[in-house]
Amino acid sequence: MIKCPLKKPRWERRKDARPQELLAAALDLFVERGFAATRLDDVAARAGVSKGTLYLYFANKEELFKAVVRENVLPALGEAEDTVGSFEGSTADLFREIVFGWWDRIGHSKVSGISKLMLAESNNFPEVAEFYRDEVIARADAMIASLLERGIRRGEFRPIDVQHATSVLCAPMLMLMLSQHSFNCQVHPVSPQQYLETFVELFLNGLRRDAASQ
Amino acid sequence: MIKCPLKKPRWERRKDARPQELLAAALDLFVERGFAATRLDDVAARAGVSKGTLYLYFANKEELFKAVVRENVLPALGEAEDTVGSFEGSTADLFREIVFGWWDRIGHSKVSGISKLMLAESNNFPEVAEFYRDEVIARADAMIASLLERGIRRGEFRPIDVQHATSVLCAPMLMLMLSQHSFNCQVHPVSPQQYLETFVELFLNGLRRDAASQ
Amino acid sequence: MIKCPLKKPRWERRKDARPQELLAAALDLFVERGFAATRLDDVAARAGVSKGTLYLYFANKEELFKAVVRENVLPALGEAEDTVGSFEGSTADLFREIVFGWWDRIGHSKVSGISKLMLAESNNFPEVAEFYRDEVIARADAMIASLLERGIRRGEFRPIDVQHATSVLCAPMLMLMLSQHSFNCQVHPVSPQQYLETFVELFLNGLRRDAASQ
Amino acid sequence: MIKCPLKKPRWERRKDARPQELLAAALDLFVERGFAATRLDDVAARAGVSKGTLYLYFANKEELFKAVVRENVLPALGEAEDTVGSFEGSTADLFREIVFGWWDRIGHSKVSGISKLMLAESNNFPEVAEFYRDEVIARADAMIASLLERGIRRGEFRPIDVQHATSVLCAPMLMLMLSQHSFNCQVHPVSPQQYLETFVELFLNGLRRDAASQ
DNA sequence: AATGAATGAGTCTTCATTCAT
DNA sequence: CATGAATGAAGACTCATTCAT
Repeated sequence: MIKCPLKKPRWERRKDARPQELLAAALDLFVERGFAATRLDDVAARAGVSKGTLYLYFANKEELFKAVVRENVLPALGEAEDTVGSFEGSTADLFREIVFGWWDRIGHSKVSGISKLMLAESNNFPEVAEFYRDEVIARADAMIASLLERGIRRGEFRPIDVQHATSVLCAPMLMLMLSQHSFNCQVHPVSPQQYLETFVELFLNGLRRDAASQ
Repeated sequence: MIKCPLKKPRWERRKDARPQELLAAALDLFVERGFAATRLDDVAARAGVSKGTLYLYFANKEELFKAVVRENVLPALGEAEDTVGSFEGSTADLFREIVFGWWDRIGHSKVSGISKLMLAESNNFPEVAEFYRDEVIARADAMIASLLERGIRRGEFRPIDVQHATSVLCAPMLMLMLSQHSFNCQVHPVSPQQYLETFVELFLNGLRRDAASQ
Repeated sequence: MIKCPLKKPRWERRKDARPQELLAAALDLFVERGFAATRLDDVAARAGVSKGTLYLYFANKEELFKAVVRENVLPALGEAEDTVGSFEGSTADLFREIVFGWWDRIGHSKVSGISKLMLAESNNFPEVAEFYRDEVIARADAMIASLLERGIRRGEFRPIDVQHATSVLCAPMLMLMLSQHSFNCQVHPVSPQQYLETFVELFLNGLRRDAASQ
Repeated sequence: MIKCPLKKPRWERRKDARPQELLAAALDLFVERGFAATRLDDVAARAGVSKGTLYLYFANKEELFKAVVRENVLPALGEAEDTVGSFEGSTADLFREIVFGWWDRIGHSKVSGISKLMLAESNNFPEVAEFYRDEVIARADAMIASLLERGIRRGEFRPIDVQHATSVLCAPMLMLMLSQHSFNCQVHPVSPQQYLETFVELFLNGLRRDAASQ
């Protein structure tokens, strides 16, 4: 009963691919509709399987969501942490690298919708919220904070309240993600690229006329 | 059932107060749980009336929500517009005035939760989203844009891409509102006051060391 | 708006009667099929209401079941306790009174099916089991035990291990109830009346003081 | 995959043992949870095989259950029948022999849980019920009846309604089995041994010919 | 004006059974 | 023989909305 050894039988291939297919379908729908409003029926249908199949791979809706986060968010976060840890140029360049790298990897993709979802529904799903806070938010904050500290330590940035500056700094990036997934993207009909450049430049230089005269 | 014409009977006086009581209860719950997750049962219970009574005043859940927005958001927005239109000092001072005035009136109150709700659920409730986009977002954006233009026109701010800068500028304020109502407020354990001061100063001056040397 | 005061409006009458109607339907089905196998849909349908209506009166399946027990079992138990407490004749007569009274009130009715259900499913529904053990079994056991003690105290019964005798004594009554609701009542095609008389006579002969003297 | 012809390869030996392993696992779970509440997944897992394997040996859940009964109940029943048929001592001794023998073989083991299960769920699974009634209950009843008849025929017991006495007599034994598997065994915290001695003594005193002479 | 009982479509989750490999 | 992925029907529970009173 030896089949072509180069090509796994269709059925077994499916098994290996299933989790990915399901996670992809789940990401689509979670981002589009939010956590509570996403029906597992629809996730299954989009992945081309029956409702029951979902439960072969994920114990319940919350675990499915966590798996989506693990699959899509955590790897990119890890890379950004590595970048901050090993970058050799100026902190302004590192800042640009992080902002635009994040945009390429996460911001402009569906994955950014997960931020919206969590902000929106964290209060209604405390266990999911806890997971996300510990695994994503805490790490992202720490990464940005260490970037600011690097700039200050090297004399590139002025001494500043790191904790609050971190929050302020994350805000425009978060908002850009959110606006991608709200109001059918029509809220701020902005060009993300220009938005980010404006943001980076504003933060590095401030608004004041004389501040730009350097 | 003879009514004293000089003095409304008690139940009729209640009638006048009813909408306010219902709107207050609705605001509480919408902010706490979001639009979809708020049960009209609970709204009625919190207002101390029966479920059916809600439908005497509001055609359905969406109309109730719109009424909440009209009651709580639009007046404050009008005041801010007036301030921008009639302010006489420096634009930096106007900026501070708007930011901290907004914080006092909206940001630190329950009303800020409406922003979270709309960002989160606009895609699932298109009609509500349209209403909010037209009545709130468009006006707020226009107000901030006119503030930036004032600064540029008067030579206080450098020439800048107003549209994108508006978005960038709104982001930290929006995020502060969102974080008040997400993750049980534990995400960024920031002091709003300090956060806003960091924000205003950063935007006015930028991050760079030499930018602060003015 | 005064209606005929002698006759409640149909709609309101229903409201008052609803819990009873629902409990009656629930008793029927619980007894017929057991706890787990009873579908709330069917209970509602048998009571002539929709599924949702059930939840207006009972928080969930377990609470519905507890209400059935409270409605149908506890009152009869209270009466039996009163009888044991206040009976004035011989203990043999009291025994007969309890056995046949229990048969009239509980044993031969649908209510006896509840015993079957609890024996069968107690392990799968620990919370229900606890309720039943505390509210029903413990009280019934105490009642029988006090009956035996009365007989011994008065010299009518020989001294005997009361605790175990209580269990032995309850067994035939329980089994008669169980057999009424198992195997479509075809297991022991016994006449309950004769079964009980055989039982009472056997036990009284076994219990009598002089019976031990052989 | 060269096989030693003298010694079955391990997996083939397993094959022979499979049905026993499956039946043992099934007995455990049926007794613990009942028929409907037992998941075939769990049976397979406990036996260390996959779910599909179960269906190689048993057509469906009901056939699996019947096989459990055939394996565990019928042999002991046959032995008891033999004992009644060939016993040579007094009927009181035979009674004790049957009661305590049954306790050793069945009553105190997991197998007794099958009685509970059948009483509980016979109505929901008519085909299984029919099988059990014909193969187990009818035979057990006949055996006890013949024991009573033996006692009467030999003048050891008073004449008595055999059919009903059989039912009464079986009740405490059945109840003891049931109580072993209900309410986490906490209902009647009885010592089985003492319970049975109380029972035997009570009944023999009630049955004895001279006991009727009062 | 106010009530609140009633509805029923909708959603997550479970599990016996099948069948391609 | 053995596997285990897949199915889909079924059931508990929710909640916006209606309407008789």
